[in-house]
Amino acid sequence: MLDRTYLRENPDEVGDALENRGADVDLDEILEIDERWRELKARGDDLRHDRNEITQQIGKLVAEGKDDEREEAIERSRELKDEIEAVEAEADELHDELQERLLEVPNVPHESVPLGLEERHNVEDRRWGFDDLRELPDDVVPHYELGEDLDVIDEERAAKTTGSGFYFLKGDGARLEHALVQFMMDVHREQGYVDLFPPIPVKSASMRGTGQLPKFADDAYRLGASNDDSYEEEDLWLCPTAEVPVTNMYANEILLKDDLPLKHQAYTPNFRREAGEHGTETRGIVRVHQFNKVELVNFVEPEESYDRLEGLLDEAEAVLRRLGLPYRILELCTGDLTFASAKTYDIEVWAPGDDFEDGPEEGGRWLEVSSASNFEDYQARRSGLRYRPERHESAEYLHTLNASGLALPRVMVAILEYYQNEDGTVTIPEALRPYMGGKEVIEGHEKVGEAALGAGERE
RNA sequence: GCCAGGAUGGCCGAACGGUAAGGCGCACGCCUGGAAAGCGUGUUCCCUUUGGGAUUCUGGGUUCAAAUCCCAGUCCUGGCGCCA
Repeated sequence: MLDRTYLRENPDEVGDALENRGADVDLDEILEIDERWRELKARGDDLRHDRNEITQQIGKLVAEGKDDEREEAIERSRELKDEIEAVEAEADELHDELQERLLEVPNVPHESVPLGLEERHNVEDRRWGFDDLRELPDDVVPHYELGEDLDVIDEERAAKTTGSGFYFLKGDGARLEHALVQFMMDVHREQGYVDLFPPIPVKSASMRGTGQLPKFADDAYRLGASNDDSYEEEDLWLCPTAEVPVTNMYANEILLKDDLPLKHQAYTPNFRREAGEHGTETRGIVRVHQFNKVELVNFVEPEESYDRLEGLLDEAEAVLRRLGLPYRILELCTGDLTFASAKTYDIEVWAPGDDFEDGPEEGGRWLEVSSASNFEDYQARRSGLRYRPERHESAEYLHTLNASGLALPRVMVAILEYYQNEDGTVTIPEALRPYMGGKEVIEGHEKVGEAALGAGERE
């Protein structure tokens, strides 16, 4: 949420910034509501002042036994009560509306963010790992086929138990998932992160704090009610990203200066409805309704947040470097920023299995595995995250940042495709072998059931 | 799930219908050769800031007046029940 005072004092600047994002927000209307609210608030304050004085008099008159004067004062107080009620009811209504509107205003992009409304305006900063690529098979088999061949990914049966967009990992596939989680968390622990294992359902209030609500209710799984139903503060949603429980863990608290920078990492499953995404990337595990992710969340002092963003990006990248997976870094343009972000870098890993038009010259495609974002005080204001710069000073909003460190399925896609061998096996990246009992190659499993017989995969 | 008790500033804690004591911490000032002690001021939010308003977990209600009485909720503690 933007600071009301800032908005009031810099309407043009904010207006331009929102236009750069392609945001559809009527700022003038918001400012007008604010103006009207302040008028009513002032009037209400005056009326209350009058009433407070009279009430105090009544106390005295009661003590002094001046019955006539007391009755008169009580009568006047009653009148004031009605007036106050009327004025404040209107003021409250305006305030609620103001709040509601402000919750739908996205963050203002940082001045260093590239201008542009479309994906193609994103700026590629650099690439890593393309200078000495592994020797790949002539035809890299896409992960969804290879996963089925090796019987380590089973989408069909997950559709049976749960629905499309879910998948089973089996045998070495499941083992690889566990290994990746443990490996990533070890890497980040070395970087100074403290582990959290958060609750998976989260309240509406938490979802609002990080910016998922109110605008993006359709993306999340609602518990115990339809997404179209109106929701209360206490209603629960399935965690769409660990950013939500972890950032809101300290909601409405005042942290000490010494607590910062606060670095937490959390491994959780993430649930996303991906409404309206059918037909795009439906094959495989690139876009699914449930996936695991290790999330990095930072709380820092405002002056340090942009330095920390660079550090955070590097901390997330470290995972790919240690796995030896080639990737690139994108600086997102104003129009491609997520709702709450002031600046975002994307990390895209190289998956050579499917040739996409916008992939690199080497073929294959880019897969986003992390977004490192600085939210400045936007989430902090919504969630009530403050710290006290000096002991005697009043509390200030801190800055929040986060990045995936990293999203598991897409890393697995990259491993299955980039570490693929000519014979259809997959070499396990060296960094992961200690987490898989020293195993070096994924050779696959014998399939189960009569369908395997019919396909000639078992005798 | 049931019963009982509880929630007051950064922290502790009083007031139990008449408009939030006191202490601790922290900051600044006075005092001091310097420090401690002592004294003073400050230490939540909002507004049109020499001023005013709001704020005793949240939301309602009673009253001229609510931290205080009533109702509902959230969370905490204890007991009982249930339970991987």
